[in-house]
Amino acid sequence: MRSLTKSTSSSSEDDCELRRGPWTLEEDTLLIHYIARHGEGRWNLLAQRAGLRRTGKSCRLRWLNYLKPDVKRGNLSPQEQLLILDLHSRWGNRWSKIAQVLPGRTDNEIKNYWRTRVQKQARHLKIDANSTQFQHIIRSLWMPRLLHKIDGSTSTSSMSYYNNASSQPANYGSQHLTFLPQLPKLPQQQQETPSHSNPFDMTMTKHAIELQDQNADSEQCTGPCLSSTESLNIPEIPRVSQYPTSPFHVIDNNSDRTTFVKDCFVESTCYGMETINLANMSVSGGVGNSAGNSHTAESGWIGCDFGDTLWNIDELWQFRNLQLSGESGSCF
DNA sequence: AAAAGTAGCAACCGCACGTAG
DNA sequence: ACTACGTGCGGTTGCTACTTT
Repeated sequence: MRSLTKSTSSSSEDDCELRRGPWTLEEDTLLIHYIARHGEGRWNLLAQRAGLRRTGKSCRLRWLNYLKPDVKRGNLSPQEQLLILDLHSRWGNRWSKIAQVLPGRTDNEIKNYWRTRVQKQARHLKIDANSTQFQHIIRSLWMPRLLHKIDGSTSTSSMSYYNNASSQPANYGSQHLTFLPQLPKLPQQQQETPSHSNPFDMTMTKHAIELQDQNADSEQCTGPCLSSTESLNIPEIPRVSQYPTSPFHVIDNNSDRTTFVKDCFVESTCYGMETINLANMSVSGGVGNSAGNSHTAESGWIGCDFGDTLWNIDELWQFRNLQLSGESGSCF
């Protein structure tokens, strides 16, 4: 364990000695108490005055990522995961920027999530996590599944995510999720002209989310298929896709260029309206398997770590190969 | 039960940027 | 305009816990 950079015996050297490695309870207490009295800022000065033999950078990092009272611990909710996936496709590795949208989550945590969970899937598929192919998989498979989970929690547990997490009141009366923060205003060039009042509305309309009851009946489609035909207005969640270059956009409902994509698509309309049609998912055999299945990766299922759901690696491979073989036409 | 492998995460590092002097 | 300093960011490392063999 690298707890100290060096050990010295003289007091004068002790003064200059900087600790590294894991923080002790005593150091945490010192930092918390100092900031409680004097506030943040001037971290190098803060480190000295607080009696911490740490660099200012180290103190800042410890405070922001761990000690700050509003730092939220625990697994990322489906809503948060959805936001991360979406915002990453929009902003790239701008972790701090993404973290601003997720209250209580740090850029480090989001970065770790991306590297350990998302990139893991890309490695399994042997494709670049930043490739359009993988983005397409995320948008066509992963995000709909997260939406399904969100939708499921809406109908079953009344979207109680933040209620549970922070006791903040949530307004579910109109199916609006009030627990997510307002997205920061984008720079002018990034803002697109909304066709709806709220540019970040992600509305799945009753007719658009054509989830068949057959899906509910289908044992094979307990995964990504939305289970409800209710509208779900999520004002503060950014739309799943609004990028001109996103492959998400070019998947055409009426196109049969790719059989798989056709059966599992998310169609993005101009602005403010995200139309998600998972109607035929069960036809394609179900993108995911039921939570009850617990196959290993060797037997064809990858644990996809957003809860208790799994991906079917065979179909991911099919999806990937279709793209690589060009069957998806100009989609990519 | 032990060794090996893997995943998750806290912490560090180097660089870039902003600002005061 | 230049320099030094403080801060923020993204990438990387290394430790620990857990899982698999």
